[in-house]
Amino acid sequence: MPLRSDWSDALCPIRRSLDVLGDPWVLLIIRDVLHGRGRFDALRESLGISDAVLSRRLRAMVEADLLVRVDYPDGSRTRQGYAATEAAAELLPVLQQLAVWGERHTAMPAGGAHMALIHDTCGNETTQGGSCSACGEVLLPERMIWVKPWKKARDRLVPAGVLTMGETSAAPPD
Amino acid sequence: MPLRSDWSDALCPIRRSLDVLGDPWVLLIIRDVLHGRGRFDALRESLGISDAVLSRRLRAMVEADLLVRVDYPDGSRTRQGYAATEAAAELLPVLQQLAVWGERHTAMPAGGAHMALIHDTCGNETTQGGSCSACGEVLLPERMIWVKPWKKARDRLVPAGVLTMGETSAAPPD
DNA sequence: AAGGTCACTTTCTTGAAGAAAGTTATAGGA
DNA sequence: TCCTATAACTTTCTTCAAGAAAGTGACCTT
Repeated sequence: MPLRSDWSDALCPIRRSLDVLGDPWVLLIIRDVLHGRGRFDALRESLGISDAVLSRRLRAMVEADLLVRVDYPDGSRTRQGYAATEAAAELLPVLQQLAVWGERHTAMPAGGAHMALIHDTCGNETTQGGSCSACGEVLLPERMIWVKPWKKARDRLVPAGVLTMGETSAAPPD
Repeated sequence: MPLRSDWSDALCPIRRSLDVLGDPWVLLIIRDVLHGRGRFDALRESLGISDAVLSRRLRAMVEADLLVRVDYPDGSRTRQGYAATEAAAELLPVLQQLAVWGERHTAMPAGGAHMALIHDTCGNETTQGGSCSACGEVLLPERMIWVKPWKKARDRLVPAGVLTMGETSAAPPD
């Protein structure tokens, strides 16, 4: 996904990762998709992204094997949305590490609150992204609950391939 | 560091992190600075970034408290370079997780090779970014060695505040 | 005095971001 | 049947940063 430079054949694996992930929207889209919010309009609402940019990003992310198109029912018809691939699901450690870092090193805005990352296998909060700081186990999306006090929500993440049909609308930006 | 959108007061900590880190260059600059390569021309060479963009990024990163300006000796005079802050040093888990992900999910280019992340406290390779997958200890920069076979180098990382004066030139892009 | 190094700044072109409006397809209701 | 609504886009337009190349100034060595 070259924005300006093409880093897909860089020798350093970090640089190759950033060739795909270095756009500010990509990780946020994966975050939402790992919450099951993979519908176009749900993403647009949650992200506050323009239609044109979202459309481009989604296409590029399918191309980069981060997303797959999946069907979901809308009343009597079938619509198309997006779900995470295994590759995207394995970015959970990165996302969680970014969440931990953001809480430590960015200023909490008015109305904000601590987002706890709960490993429901052991029931404890983890302060690490890859493995649980409480029980040591490797963290998988479907075993994680993100507690977001500012939206009064406890969100259980979903594994690769899943698109939930829930909450038809009216979710504030996240 | 708003590129287009300003996310500094987002409620989600991931989004606040990406307000600072969502530019593709920022994490690569931190990677280099954690190798002690914090001189302007060393960064330019290693990154293949244009002077203008590097200068802007460095200024913004100092502003965002990711870098500090430090002195280093150049013969008989003193010059200025950049070193990581504590905030930047605590991005090590993110960088290492990105390295692991990149090795799993991006195609190794011709001439590439596996980059091993060695925790020299226990002597083993870790497959996790935050804590050592072999001994469980939290990973600190000064205890990590990154083995880069494509440059025949074993690079020991440096803690916050350090700028090494080493290798005057001729390092290939990384 | 001339040349080199380092850390920038300036100038210019190209192309993506973002905002707003338009498009297509399908469904449900009057 | 026509009207409206919804979802998933695409199109158009303006603005602004990326990237490339060249220029600047401070300081040093020869």
